[in-house]
Amino acid sequence: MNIYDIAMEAGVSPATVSRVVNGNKNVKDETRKKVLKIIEEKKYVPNSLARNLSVGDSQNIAFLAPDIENPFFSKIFHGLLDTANQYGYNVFMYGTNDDLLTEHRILDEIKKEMIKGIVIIPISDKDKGTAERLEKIQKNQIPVVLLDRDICQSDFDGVFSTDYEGACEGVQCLIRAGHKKIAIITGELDTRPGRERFRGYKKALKDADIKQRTEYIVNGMFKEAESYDACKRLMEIDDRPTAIFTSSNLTTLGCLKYLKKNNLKIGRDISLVCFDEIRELQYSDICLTVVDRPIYEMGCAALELLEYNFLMENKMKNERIVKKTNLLKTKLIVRGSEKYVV
Amino acid sequence: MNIYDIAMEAGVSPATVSRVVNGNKNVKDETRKKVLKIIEEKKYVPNSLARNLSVGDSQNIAFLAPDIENPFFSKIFHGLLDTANQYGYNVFMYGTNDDLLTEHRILDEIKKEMIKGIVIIPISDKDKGTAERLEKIQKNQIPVVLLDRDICQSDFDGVFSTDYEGACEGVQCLIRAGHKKIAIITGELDTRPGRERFRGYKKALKDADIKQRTEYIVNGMFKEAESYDACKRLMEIDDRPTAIFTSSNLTTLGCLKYLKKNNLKIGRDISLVCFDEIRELQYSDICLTVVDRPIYEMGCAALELLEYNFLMENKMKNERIVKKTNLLKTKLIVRGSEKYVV
DNA sequence: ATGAAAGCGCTAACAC
DNA sequence: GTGTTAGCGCTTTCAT
Repeated sequence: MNIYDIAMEAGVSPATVSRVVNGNKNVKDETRKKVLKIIEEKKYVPNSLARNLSVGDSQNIAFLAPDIENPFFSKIFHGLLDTANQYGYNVFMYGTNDDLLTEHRILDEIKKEMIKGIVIIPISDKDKGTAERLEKIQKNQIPVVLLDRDICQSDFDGVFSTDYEGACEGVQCLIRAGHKKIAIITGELDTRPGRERFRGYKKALKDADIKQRTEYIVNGMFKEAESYDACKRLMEIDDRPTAIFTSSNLTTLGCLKYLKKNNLKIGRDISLVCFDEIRELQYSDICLTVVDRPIYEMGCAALELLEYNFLMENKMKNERIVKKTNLLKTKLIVRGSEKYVV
Repeated sequence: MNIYDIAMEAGVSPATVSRVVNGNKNVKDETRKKVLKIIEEKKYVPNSLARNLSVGDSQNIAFLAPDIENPFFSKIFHGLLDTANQYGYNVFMYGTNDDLLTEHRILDEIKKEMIKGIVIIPISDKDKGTAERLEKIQKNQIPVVLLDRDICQSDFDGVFSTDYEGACEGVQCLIRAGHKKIAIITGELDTRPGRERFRGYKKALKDADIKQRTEYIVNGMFKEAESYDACKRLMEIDDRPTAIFTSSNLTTLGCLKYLKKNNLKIGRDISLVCFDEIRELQYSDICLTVVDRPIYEMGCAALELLEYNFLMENKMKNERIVKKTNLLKTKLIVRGSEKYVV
């Protein structure tokens, strides 16, 4: 059942059926009605593949993320998907599982797919393999939008959050509460969020004239297990910190795991301010002061940026004049876990 | 840059290039090397769209889920995606947002896409619109696999969990702990999980000769807000239950929210056994006894089932002889929240 | 307003 | 082993 069958049945040419299907104005009303009737009768459904091949374009976009199970990513994905749906795009979802080789392979596969645009949360800032592939893709007229994480020295549009400011504010909250011995469990430092949040931490300390202590800086790699270890290292220091700033939701979880296991209580043994909300915890005894951000909206924004690129493309072929970066604002939610304890 | 350019450059026919690209044996080794060299030089990437159109098949599958943000769904999605990736399929992800019209619309859109198979967590058991669309799709040689939720009186393959047995076991755990006044916050009863878990609850009570009390049965619709209200209704009964069985992760969350707000403590004011694990809670004071299940594996299984259908299709065209249903086993994790309190 | 025909990039049956 | 050629289903000039 194709466009020829319909044309035949309706006694018109395939071109006319095509016009009807695509809402072209140049069709007599009578003809249109006739064709539409046949289409309805025969339950004809146009084949997008053929259309895409013919016009050299598609309505498919690709989204790559390191870890779909992480609530942060699923929330961002939700926003992205809703917006895509709204614009009529289909989205190919790919999980890179924090593995660079997988990321590369997927990027290579994608080239075959006639994708209209791509949104990616890259695994690493620094990885050349990913950077080169993305550049080649963009050079090929396929817009790339970075999400949450950056690619160093690149020319891609991106949607990020105010990680620096947010972290700074979070640490300031601890300082205001009276803390002087403030540690940080950093995230993966080969990512923008990891670096920026660390930078925010340092800034806050510096502004308050608190000397930065090397032993108070440990790396949790944005992973739960690593953050558990990091927390352990922190708590085993003789002159241990009175407060910890955690760099992400999984960082916080690893930290909490250590605290619970060792029967250490927030508000008695340690204070905490965390980056990113952990929704489920709100119904427990653990009330965390967190740096929250509009995650769903970040997903939406990424797709909006892509859409903007599609629109621009028609106006000024091939000319990327500006690199657009959208920064969504973090917000501190104070719940008490920052309180100073001796 | 297409197959003709490469053929030209290599001094062979497009057919030969096609053979090389697709690993066809009937190519002289010398020729293959020559072609491969040109492909490498010119960075030629075959166009899947054209291939798909030509062979009338694709490597794309579609996945529809009601709510991507729900950790249950993201975990299932993770399994699905990893397996798809392993088999070399691309997956189109669609969020139905618990809206039937959206589900229908997406199903209609999909028909245009030349999808190889479809995995769906349908919103409702009973909805005719979805059932009819899926039947039409399957009649069109596109295998459909149901995941977690069923479609009544349908002939689709499916992957589910042992909801009935799991719930029964959960309630039995409460009974063993000494409870007689056991309530349930049910899930959406137009879904298999909702109904089966409810059935498991009733079975456990019956086996223990405990009379079922209407006022102890409230509906939380698998939603947090509704479950909050449901819990409230339960706790305001004069002769209130000593234990609650919750039917899903969001049900549990709604319940916890009410308990916290009213300063009711598990193990003092109420006992709890819950369906589905809530990972984040493990690091808090709330240690829930839960009916856990292999969620990631359910996602994998759905794709395996699809793959099996693809393989079969070649052997016995058009003949669906068996309807395959894979049941993954739940497992009770006892953590103390079931303990009897007066 | 409509139709004829070429073409999007690839595959596969057939011929040699 | 390799080439020729006719599609796959749709769009889009270019005529009329």
